Amino acid sequence: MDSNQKLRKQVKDEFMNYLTLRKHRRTPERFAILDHIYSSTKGHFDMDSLYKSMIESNFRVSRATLYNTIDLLLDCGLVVKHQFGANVSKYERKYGNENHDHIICTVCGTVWEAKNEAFFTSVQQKKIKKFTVHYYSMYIYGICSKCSHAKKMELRKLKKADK
Amino acid sequence: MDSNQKLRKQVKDEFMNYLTLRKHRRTPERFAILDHIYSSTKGHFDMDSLYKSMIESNFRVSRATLYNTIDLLLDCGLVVKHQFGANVSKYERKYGNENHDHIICTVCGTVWEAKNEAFFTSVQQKKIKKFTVHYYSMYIYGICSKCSHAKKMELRKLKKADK
DNA sequence: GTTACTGCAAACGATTTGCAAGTGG
DNA sequence: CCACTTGCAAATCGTTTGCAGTAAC
Repeated sequence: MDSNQKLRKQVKDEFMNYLTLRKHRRTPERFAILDHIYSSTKGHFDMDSLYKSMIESNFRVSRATLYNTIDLLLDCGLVVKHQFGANVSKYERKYGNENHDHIICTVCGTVWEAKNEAFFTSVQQKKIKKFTVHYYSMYIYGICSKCSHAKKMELRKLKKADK
Repeated sequence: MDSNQKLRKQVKDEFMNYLTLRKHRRTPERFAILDHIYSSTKGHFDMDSLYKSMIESNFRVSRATLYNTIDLLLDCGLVVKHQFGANVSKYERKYGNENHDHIICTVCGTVWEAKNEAFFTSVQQKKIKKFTVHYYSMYIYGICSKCSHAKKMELRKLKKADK
């Protein structure tokens, strides 16, 4: 079994646990979408290309279901979302990609990816191979104490209901 | 003259130069919008609140003009844009604010600001005062060589036309 | 005078929603 | 079976656009 197959199984199991714990249904669509993301995407992808790609592989889904499922995948941390502009959302699998920075041209909107640390240090020098840096922003995603607490309570209730 | 008045004059001059050089018209709306941003906003703001705030100060502008002008301000670097979600664009004046990171709760969407370096180091430890970090992304904005070259050509043409 | 800019209202497009039909538990 | 999901089409909402009137130069 190659490493990608192993990863696909791992994330499937994780999604399974997540759905079971939260009492969400384990529908074929949900697993197909996750598997499609982990087997046929490498870097960034958007909803439209994911939709077309799944249709092309002869898996019928609606866009509504895609959006619904992506929300679950974001919530359980298997997929990460990037917002590059008002109408430019890109997604990315969380595992199996190296962590990277995003270099964005504010004129044409092109996004490049660069290895974290290497770029971060050279940014300080304000100029890296033909790209003129104007500013940079760090976005740190996670869960605040309020939501973390609410989640914990919710989960406790669910587990209790199991007896 | 206090430091904010000084800053307002500085950015006005810079905008003036930018508009003149590019042969864009120096309309009262454009200067009013810039001045409003530099005098009545501190941290993040969005277009809707900017619009309402300007109307409240008895300055009539249309949303179309606001968007048009913000594009110019972004282009000349006097304003910076943050995209926190598909429908959450926030803007911020470039000068007169300390540089900061953005801490975003993926559940409720709240955004906190934190001083750059202090947070960056504590992020590595994966947990900062009651906020659980899941991942972080660095976005580096600037101009790629292609657009930079195109801009330079454009500018050269404009200057030449002046004789 | 020309031409770019403004304001208005209508258009846009990615995402969300309401509802009927389908299906997991 | 019942409630959750799905698929479809219509609705949403921030942003953009077309057009007629206005003002910068």
